[in-house]
Amino acid sequence: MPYHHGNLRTALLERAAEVIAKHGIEALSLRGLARDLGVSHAAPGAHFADRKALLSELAREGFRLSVDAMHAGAAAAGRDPVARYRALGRSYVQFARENPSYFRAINHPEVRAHDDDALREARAAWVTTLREGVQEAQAAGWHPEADPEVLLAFSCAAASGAAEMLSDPSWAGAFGAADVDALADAVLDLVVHRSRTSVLPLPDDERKVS
Amino acid sequence: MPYHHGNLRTALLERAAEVIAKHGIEALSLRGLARDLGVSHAAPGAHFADRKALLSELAREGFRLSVDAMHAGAAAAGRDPVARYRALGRSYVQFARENPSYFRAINHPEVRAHDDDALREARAAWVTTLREGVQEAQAAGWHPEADPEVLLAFSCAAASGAAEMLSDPSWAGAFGAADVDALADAVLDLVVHRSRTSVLPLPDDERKVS
DNA sequence: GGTCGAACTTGTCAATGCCAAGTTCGTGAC
DNA sequence: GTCACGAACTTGGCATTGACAAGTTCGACC
Repeated sequence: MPYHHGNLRTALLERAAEVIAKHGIEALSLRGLARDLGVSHAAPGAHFADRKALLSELAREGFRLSVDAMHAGAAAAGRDPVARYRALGRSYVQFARENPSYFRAINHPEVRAHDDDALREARAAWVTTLREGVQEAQAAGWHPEADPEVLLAFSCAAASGAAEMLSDPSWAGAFGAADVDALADAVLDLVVHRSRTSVLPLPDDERKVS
Repeated sequence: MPYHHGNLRTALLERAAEVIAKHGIEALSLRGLARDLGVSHAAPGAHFADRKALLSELAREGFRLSVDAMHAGAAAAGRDPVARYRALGRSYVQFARENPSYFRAINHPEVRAHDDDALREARAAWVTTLREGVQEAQAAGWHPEADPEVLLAFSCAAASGAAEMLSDPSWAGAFGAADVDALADAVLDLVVHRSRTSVLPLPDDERKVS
């Protein structure tokens, strides 16, 4: 058993994600992680100033992973810019449902109140991903007359709100749908679909909703 | 100075809202409130089993106040069901911005994980308010072909996401708009507007966006 | 080999939540 | 008026956690 753990920072983040997934963020403590990993109670202090710093790093990683997921979702959606834009939101909802620890860290109030450069950059990259999706969709005829920053705010709100509500058991049960995946698909259809018919209804789009 | 405070439960809730507004939820502790109110450290225990119970009560009150605000907003919007529906969302954003303590309690992860009847009922009443708004708007021709539960999920996600993002300084700065009120108005226009033109564009509605 | 700094350990203290026993006081029954 | 009871409180003790500081280990560099 060497004196130095050798990879404590990564181990702390991994164990933290496990604890959050199993017991929620309120169960997370630096001493608890230290115990779990077999190091002294103050050892995590060498890597993270406090719990908030650890959570912020998880959130930063969560933003990065979700941006990757959104890009992958958009790539899988093909060439149509509006379909790619829709895939951004759908992928974020899926990310939230499949990665509760990272998603909870992203949205945790203590992280929200933590204003460090790395986190701000990660959040900005997330917003940029949606902004690019908005711009391409708009260039393709989606909401052609709207202010792009308003479209962006709407998009971020819808993606974030849908991800929260469709990944949180205390909310997901409020809606009558038995299949959360199908509900997420339908909600994202609403986010993008009406926009497409703002000027002229398209028969293809009409069939999609039915 | 009588032995009994006489109205400790209410005083605790009021002081908690003040502390949250000024220092954030992470600064809230039962001992801190007890000190602030000049009672013994264990006295709050007679009214709230723990911090989570206190926060849940604040969240319940927050849901109630926000439902009142939404109803008032809808009443002020006049007779048009779609305008009234839009006013629900707009009023919720405004509520979030004007009542940060209650809004933060509503969304706090520990409250989310707290599953008691009073909170569930309050949340259900909030959802019902939106559901009624959706039903009336749909009956008036908004998204006539859509599944009402999908509309509801979309509405809750949009309202909640917009309220979060437009009330939280760490997000609000991400959008280029200088005026958050105008941005909130525009975002809500996007939520409702396209729906109205799903079948036929209406000249009045077109002018609203411009 | 010596120095330095990062990664750790050990120990202490304060704040918080939690629990239990004790005190105060208002209400209702007799 | 007295007594019993229960709700609202006080006091005290304990465990856990974060924060801090001094001490130890160990790898890199000169």
